[in-house]
Amino acid sequence: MLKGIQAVRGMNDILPAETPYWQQVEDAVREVVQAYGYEELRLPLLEKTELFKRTIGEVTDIVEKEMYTFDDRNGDSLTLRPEGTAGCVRAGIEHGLLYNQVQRFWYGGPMFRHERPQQGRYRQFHQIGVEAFGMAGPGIDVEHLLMTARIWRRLGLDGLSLQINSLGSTTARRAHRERLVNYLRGRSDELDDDSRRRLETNPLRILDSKNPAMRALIDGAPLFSEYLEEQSLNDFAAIKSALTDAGVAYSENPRLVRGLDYYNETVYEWVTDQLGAQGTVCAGGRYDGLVEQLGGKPTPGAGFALGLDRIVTLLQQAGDSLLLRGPRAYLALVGLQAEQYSLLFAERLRNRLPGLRLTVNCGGGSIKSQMKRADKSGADIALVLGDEEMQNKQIGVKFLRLDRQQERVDQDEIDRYLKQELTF
RNA sequence: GUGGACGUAGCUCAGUCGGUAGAGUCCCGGAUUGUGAUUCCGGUUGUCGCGGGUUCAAGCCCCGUCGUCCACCCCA
Repeated sequence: MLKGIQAVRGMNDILPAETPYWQQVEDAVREVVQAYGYEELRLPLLEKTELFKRTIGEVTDIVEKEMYTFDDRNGDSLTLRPEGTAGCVRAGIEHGLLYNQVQRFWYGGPMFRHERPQQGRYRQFHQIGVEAFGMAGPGIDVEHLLMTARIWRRLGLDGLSLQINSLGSTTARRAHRERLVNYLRGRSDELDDDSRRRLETNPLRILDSKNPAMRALIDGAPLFSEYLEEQSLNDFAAIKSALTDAGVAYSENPRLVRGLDYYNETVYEWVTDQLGAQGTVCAGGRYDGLVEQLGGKPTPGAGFALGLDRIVTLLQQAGDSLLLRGPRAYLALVGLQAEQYSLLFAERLRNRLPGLRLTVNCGGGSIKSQMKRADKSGADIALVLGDEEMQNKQIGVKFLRLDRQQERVDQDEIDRYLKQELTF
């Protein structure tokens, strides 16, 4: 058994016990996103490695040690996408969709990062991404935040909190970074090992350190807010007041940093404390320089990604899935004649009641075991077809979830009967 | 990449001091010749993760290895 082939580490099978939750999340997101006029894109899972190196940042952890990269047969270096924005922008430019235009896109699917798996973090994980292009000003950021808030409402998720920050323009960011590095270098004896390493790779991340011993050092560090230009300050203020007006609670986190290099101005995360160490369920922000960086003309951009695996876990923790589904019926068979007739009978019933989820017993078994299967399938009713019913052109109807007498109904009447009794 | 915990039946788990591998559940049949979920009876299910070592004897002790989970790092 254990000698058999197992799934690749960190790449999970999603089984029938879980798929209803996935469908619920995907349906809700699709519904909301379409209600805001966003259009779907379907993008490749593989891109040229160079794309991610240039957009995410050469020295980020993702590019340095987390990408699934291999050579194609012709020698091109390809990479399984570790995130979606880069591919989306690439496609937009390649097909001329971003040239002097305003666009609202969404896409979804698996992403891949070679990290050590733990709760809420897998090597193949799933995101739905939302991206908007060609819109300067804070309006589009507010639109995205309101969309995400609506998605949580639609799913019935509470307990999520919103953190926001502004990183400022690219030039302000650079100035801040320089000051920060100087500050930290001056007190490098107070840095822990991780932070000393990050000083060279990603100094902003030091602000996010979980080590309590670093608290005092971090509290004294220069903040983004001290470097924001007037435009950034105004935009950020506009976003905050719009959130207040819309009744969306938020907290400002001056140390909130995104892991990818291309972010600027407004950034945000929706977080929960119910998922262990991996509490970010949605994150996004602005990336005004990205289109130009990939060879397009300067175009504002903004977007966010939803971590579906984590949202699904939250939904499961919240309790049973309230999927609106048609009722279930299970057709049990007694005798050869009934068995031969059953599939045809079921076809006719499905024609007349497309909303009914009808399972036909196959593979024999006693009536007793067939009834057991019916019960286990979750069916609301069992339909029984045996010699007597065949003779009388009737069918037995047994209600499995109600205290109610079993009945026999004419086969010609069964669709009308079920429609009435099951109310669908 | 680093650290800790854990690997026994399809699933959840027990297994004492090293002495012949266990329970519940699930599945199948019967009690009830055509009726589930309750009850009773019977039956099927094992490379104790894998490899080596110690021992008369290893699920149990030792070493290694693989896997899972959680945390660090990082991120959705």
